[in-house]
Amino acid sequence: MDRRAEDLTARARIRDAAIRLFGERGIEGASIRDIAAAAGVSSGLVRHHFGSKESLREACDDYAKERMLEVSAELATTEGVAALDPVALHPRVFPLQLYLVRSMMDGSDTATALFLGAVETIEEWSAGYGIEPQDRRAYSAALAAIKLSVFVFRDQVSKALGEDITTPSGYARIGQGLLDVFSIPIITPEQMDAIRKQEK
Amino acid sequence: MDRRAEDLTARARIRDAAIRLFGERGIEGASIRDIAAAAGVSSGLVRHHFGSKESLREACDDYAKERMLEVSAELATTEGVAALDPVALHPRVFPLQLYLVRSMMDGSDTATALFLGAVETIEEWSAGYGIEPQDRRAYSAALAAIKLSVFVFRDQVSKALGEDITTPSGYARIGQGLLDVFSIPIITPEQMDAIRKQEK
DNA sequence: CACTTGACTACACGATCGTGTAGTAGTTTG
DNA sequence: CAAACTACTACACGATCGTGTAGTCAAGTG
Repeated sequence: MDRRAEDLTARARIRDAAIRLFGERGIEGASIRDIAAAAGVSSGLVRHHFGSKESLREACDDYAKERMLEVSAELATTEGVAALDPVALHPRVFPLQLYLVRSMMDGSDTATALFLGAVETIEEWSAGYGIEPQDRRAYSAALAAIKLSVFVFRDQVSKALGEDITTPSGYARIGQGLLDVFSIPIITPEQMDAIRKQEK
Repeated sequence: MDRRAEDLTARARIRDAAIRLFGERGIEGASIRDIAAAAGVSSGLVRHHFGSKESLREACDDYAKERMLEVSAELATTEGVAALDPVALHPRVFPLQLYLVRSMMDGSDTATALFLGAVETIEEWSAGYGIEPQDRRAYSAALAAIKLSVFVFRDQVSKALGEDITTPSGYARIGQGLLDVFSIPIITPEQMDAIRKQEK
């Protein structure tokens, strides 16, 4: 996951390869043999270190969660508005984000707990920030999902922009797009009242 | 996909079961035997009608796309702001949405084309609506991804709200949350200028 | 020195996968 | 009536999956 390349222990290389392949292909889509090959070890060693595929996934969950909270703690002190939750949008954690999203979609409790933590962080942040939505919980949940969406659809967004959003240039563009979404109100208060009446 | 239950042709039942299971478990996670069992037919009949798993997926892509465009055409005439793109948020098409998202994540061209079409629709809509983002393309791509995000994380959002967002009540709540996101600017123009300068 | 321990590989197992083949029953068509 | 076609099932195939077993090798440890 980091700059250190081949001088990692085999266990760490397996875990990193698992996070990458699980994230790219999904849990079912990445076999133990694939992961072993990507880590440059035998498939038996994966079992030796992690016991089973499910245990390997749990180990990946724990590591991704830990690293994620580390990074978000760093960002919270060094950056501003952009770091408003523990599942922040940042190129440094692309592979981790990818993996966590896949893990969530496969029903991981650890990954889901991270999401719920992000929702609560956003709740507190929005309250302190003076934002007063109709339903703060729903508002925070929507924002948490939104912050992950450009990761999920990174291929589609990249295709729409004509450049890879994992590159600095593309990342800057989609970041700008999100800033626009967050700064330009689409719906006026009058329209919202109209919609709410219409629903009743 | 519709109210009509068991009086569908076997071919249609297979296709509907495939869309549901592919959407729930991912393409790799749903086997042809699972789909056949869910449709109440033999696994051989799946092959008879669709040839291969890949062909079945393409048939699901085409059907989901067609249905999606149908529904969005209906919504465009009957509803207002909520129907601003062909991949609209609407409980009627939950299974289709779910499937299309999985299909996108597995690299389907048809599903990706739907996404790109949505981006263009949002581009035109936002221009006609008088919205002037810094980067209209990036803005539209971000919005397209955002509109799909609550589907992707439906389990997590439901857990955060304490109620299933596929029920009318839960759907109304998360819909309200999205309305709040779209109506309350998080970032002021001054803050945005500050961020842009900081990046340079 | 003998003994243990942990990292690691090679290989074989049963289950399940997508796919292929053969055949049956019912309808259509000439 | 026979031939052809369509919907459909049963069953077997090779490949790949997660897992299990046995063993090698190097580094400690008494």
